[in-house]
Amino acid sequence: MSDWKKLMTDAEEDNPQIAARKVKLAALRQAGINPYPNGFRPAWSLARIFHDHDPVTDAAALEQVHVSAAGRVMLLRSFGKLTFATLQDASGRLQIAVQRDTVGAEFYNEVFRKVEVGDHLGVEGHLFRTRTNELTLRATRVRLLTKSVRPLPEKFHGLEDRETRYRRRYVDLIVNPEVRELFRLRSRIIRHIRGFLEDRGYLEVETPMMHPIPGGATARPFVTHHNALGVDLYLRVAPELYLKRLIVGGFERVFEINRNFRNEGLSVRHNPEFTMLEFYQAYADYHDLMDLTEELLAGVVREVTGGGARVIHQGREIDFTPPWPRLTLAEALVRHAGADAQRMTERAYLEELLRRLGGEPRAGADAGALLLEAFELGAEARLIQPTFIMDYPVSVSPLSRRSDSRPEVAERFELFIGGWEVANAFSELNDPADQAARFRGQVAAKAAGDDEAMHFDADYIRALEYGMPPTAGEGIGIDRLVMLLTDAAAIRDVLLFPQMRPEGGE
RNA sequence: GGGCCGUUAGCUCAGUCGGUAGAGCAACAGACUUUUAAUCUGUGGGUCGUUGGUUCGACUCCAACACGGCUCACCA
Repeated sequence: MSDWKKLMTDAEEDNPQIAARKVKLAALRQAGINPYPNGFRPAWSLARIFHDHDPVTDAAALEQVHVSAAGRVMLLRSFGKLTFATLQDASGRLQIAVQRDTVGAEFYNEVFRKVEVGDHLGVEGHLFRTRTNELTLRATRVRLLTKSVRPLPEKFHGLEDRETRYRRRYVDLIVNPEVRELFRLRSRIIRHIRGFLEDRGYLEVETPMMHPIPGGATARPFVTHHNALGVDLYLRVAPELYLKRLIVGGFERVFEINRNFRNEGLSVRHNPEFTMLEFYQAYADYHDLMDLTEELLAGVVREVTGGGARVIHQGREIDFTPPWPRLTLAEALVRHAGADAQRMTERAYLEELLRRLGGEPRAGADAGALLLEAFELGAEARLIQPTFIMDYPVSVSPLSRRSDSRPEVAERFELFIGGWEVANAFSELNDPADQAARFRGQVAAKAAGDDEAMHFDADYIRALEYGMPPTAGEGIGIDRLVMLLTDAAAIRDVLLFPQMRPEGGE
């Protein structure tokens, strides 16, 4: 144990509330009560007890219902010889009543009176209604299932401190029901996406998280080391190149929902590890994927809203009813940033446009890079309703297929919703010679100081040389999608355990 | 990384002009057999994020640092 950890432990033991709970724990053990037994098996969830019996108005009928349940004590109201407690389990809450004369004076006084908010109980008994008509479980037997030695946050305000909520998500989940709901919804969203793709013949696969050569995205990777192999490995920045190897291998439709890792700053929309959906389909192009994306996301929104097409995100209504506008980069700049449609191919005009939008042309930036940067500054944030932006410059799309009619343009789109990039997709480059040339360009950029540029992946070129069928592929950032659908303002709100600086370090 | 804001009891928060800290809930002792954030009586609980500085005196003013929030930059 490190010194600071020991200090923290000592400090916790100084907390009189924890000390008082440990005294009770010790007293229970002294009385022969195991404070952490495993063996109680609740037959009912609290929500099921409520939903099955709350409509019942006949007191005699309720009294006939025998149930057992388990849960955490969230509220405790003691009247001496009678105690009401509110139990919470995964399904919900239910009030129980424990009477001294029912459970026995010795148990009531020596054991049950030591139960506190936070403890887990197993209860058996019958149902009744209180004078205020609340359906309540009258316990005939009570068993302590887990003693809690750490006090929960105050019952009314709960836990509001954002730092503590992120660092102790378990407490956040105990006391904040809307947080539990959000993460259940996140799970449903992912389940829906998985089902959608499986229904269309996509095979779910898992590809390496540790890459000898990081690839598939322009991003700084994390580096780690494998001792036995004696090599450095990179946590993946994208699964793309492995998924396309599987297309070469003959799986014509594959997808992966998993983590990517990028060694970049944290922000309200960035976590170093984040969840990405990538899917690839042979014999399709990026237009096919636009259709598929509309269908997929409109279906997810129906799942989330119970059949609707609209969600509210941060006070703005977003309508997912297809079809969604499909604009080229240049068209988006004309429409949203007042650019001159006649001059979008003039380099001098693009520099002027970029400056007008508050940017500064970078040394060595070609016309394509200028166009993209102008778009990001002038148009991206205004794309609130779902909008496909198409036809990116090849120079900023090193893995995309070229347009047959316009070789400087990539067959690529990004989907913007709420001002954020939510998806990135393209017809895949399957010409090994062109791909090798693009890699060489990336390597040159890296040598010139671009530490996000890609490496040359010789095995990927070798795979393409065997022949990858014409393919389209897409990545969708799951965290951002969940943010949009749950009205979350920060990525940390949709991650169970967001990355935080270590606490209490020296 | 820059800017702004925050950090006081287990939790949620007050704290005046610089004079060594308060409330509610929680805890502890007690009363109470139908409460709903139960109520009532009483009691205890603080390295005011950390370290320095200014001052007779610092929760308060100043600086540095730590952690967090918002925001800008980078990115998805």
